[in-house]
Amino acid sequence: MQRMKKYTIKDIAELAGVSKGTVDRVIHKRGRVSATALKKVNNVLRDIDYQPNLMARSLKHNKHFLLCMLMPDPKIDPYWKPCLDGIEEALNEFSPFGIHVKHVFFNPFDKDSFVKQGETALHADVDGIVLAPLFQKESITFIKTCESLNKPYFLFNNDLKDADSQNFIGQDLYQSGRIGAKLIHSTLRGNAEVAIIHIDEIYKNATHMQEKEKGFRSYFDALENSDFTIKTYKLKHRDANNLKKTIKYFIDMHPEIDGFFVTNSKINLLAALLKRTRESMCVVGYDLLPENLHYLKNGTIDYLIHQNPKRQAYLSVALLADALLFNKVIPNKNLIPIDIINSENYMGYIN
Amino acid sequence: MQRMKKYTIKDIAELAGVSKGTVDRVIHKRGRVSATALKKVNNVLRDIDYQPNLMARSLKHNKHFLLCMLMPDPKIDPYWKPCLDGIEEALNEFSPFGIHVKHVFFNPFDKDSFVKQGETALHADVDGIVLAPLFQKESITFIKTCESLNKPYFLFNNDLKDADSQNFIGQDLYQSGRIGAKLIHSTLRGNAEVAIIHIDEIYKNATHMQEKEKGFRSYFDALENSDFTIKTYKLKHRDANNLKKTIKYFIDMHPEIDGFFVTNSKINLLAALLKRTRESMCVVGYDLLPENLHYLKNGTIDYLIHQNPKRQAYLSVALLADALLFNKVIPNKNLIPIDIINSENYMGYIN
DNA sequence: TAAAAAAGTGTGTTCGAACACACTTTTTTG
DNA sequence: CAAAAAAGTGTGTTCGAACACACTTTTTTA
Repeated sequence: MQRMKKYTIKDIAELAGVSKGTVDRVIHKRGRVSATALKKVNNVLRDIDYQPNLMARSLKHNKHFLLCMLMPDPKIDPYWKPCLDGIEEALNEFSPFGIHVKHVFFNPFDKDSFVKQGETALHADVDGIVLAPLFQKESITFIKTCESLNKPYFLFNNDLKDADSQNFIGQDLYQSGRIGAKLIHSTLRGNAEVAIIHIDEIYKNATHMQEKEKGFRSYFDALENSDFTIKTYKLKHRDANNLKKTIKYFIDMHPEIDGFFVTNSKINLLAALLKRTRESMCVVGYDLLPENLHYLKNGTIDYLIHQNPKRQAYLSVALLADALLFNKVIPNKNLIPIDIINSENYMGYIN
Repeated sequence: MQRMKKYTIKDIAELAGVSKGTVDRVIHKRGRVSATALKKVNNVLRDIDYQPNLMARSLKHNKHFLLCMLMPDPKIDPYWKPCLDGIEEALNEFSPFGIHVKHVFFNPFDKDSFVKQGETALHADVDGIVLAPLFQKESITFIKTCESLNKPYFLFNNDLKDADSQNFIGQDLYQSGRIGAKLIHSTLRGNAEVAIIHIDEIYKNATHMQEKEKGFRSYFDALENSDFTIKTYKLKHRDANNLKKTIKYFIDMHPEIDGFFVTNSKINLLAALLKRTRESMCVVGYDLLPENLHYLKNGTIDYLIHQNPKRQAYLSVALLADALLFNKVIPNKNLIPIDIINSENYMGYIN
């Protein structure tokens, strides 16, 4: 029951028979308190449930916190665009409490850019950093620096292997692959040729797609007397024109494929060139980019798995802000749901 | 850009060359200000973007708000259980701001209980009411009373026809029916017998299931050269035992049905008695009750549509609290996403 | 035109937490 | 055992908004 009286420091002081200064010292463990006084105050604190008035605290502090958002430039990869909205939303909530955000973008195709912008972030004297650790090795170096500088940080979008996932927010990518598999399986029902397609995978350190592939295969591996054939294809590019040709060539060479699982948001490139000849086909990919939605609506794509970058960014900022402002503990279970999107329910997920 | 200086009333007073008392009177339009002073202050206010410090305001007011949650007793219909968690979550966030909640439960099978508990709520001198308007006519009477008493209210779970949906939060039930149809369609692929099943529908005024049915049918109606047969069945009960027999009888009498669309959370009652004889079958229902999840995991149910009662309750309380505390405008687009759940992604949605 | 009423203005207090500072009491040290 | 250092305690101010109240100036009234 939360129907209790709200106690103030003054109330506690009176109950304990000491001054509010003493109560304050006890609460903040600032010492300069005798054993007797400490006991008196602690007894009162044990009996009542003291909840400091956050408004008063915040007003007194009047602190301003600057958070840094270190993420790929949305102009280079549009996947990241919704993050900006998520940050905006978090700011609406937290700017009255003195939370500000500095955006630092890097080129997701360029390790050096990540390293360089990471240094920019660290030199900006921010109070906390939220980052998308695209490059495994460089990111580990970066967070080690953060730790040595005692600077709070928060990872989102993808986790780092062999880093404890305490301050991470994102999805279970392995499970996400299993979901893709389940969707294709329940649509095709047996005796089908299925392709796992990695498009444009040049993030050298990235493990997203490998994780998704593992999950995808684990689903089909577990099926009894399955008559599905699963093959993996990598469609890389040097320039955009070249990539289009590669994809076209791939499609033409593989008319036998019934199920397509594209492991990232680039599925629109495939969908643009794909003709749905047979009744029994299934195309599954990732993310609600406008281009992807186009092909979802016209029936070329069956399902999109929603990685919800907006919510990831929102939560990263919000949780870090909560931690800084109110010393709230960041919950360690920070996996967000994996939404299944089709042509009938996508409306609820865009805005 | 949010990078501006935060102005205080004192700042404005200095800039305008008047006292803070005068500024205060101008801002709150409390009169007792000369034309000259008014002009000086307004000029300053026009130039800067004054945003009052909400913390200071709230601290001064030190108001407490009591919200009333008028909803079905979760003990009678477990669908409503997650709402309690949602309210809890909202309270975690807002109780430091002096928001409290009084729960008032009614029996969802009993109109009179709704009316009676509605009166209880109104007599409790609460500052706002969140309600699940299960009974159309009675609810309209209720919110009219709220309006005449100038008591803020908020609807959730289902909307009222011919009420403007300004203060409503929930899902688009028609669209939700279309999603059910789409899932069955993409799983069965042609020449199939599909059943819309209303179990235990004795909420006389309830329109949920009718809306879902309309949406469901609209999807199949729009298909070109469709060879699906859609039939509606109502399985009512007088007592639990009786209902089980009714369902058993229904299943035995209709071995021809390939697709089952159950329009509410009672799908577990069907699933308990259903044998999946053929390869090509599809069972779709609503809500992540533990019983439903059981049959989702074991493969009897293919999809559950998640109405997210927890989130609905959370948002209702949070939006009403924001409105009361900070005069925030409640956004009028208050439809929440309709999540598609299968055996691979349900984990992300329960906690 | 003096007294009374009204209009206009500024000062000071309050909300609760945080902390500086001054003060008192105890302990340590030469 | 006095002086100095340390430990313990209470008072008072601050953050920004809101508003009561006292004060000054102008306008109205007899």
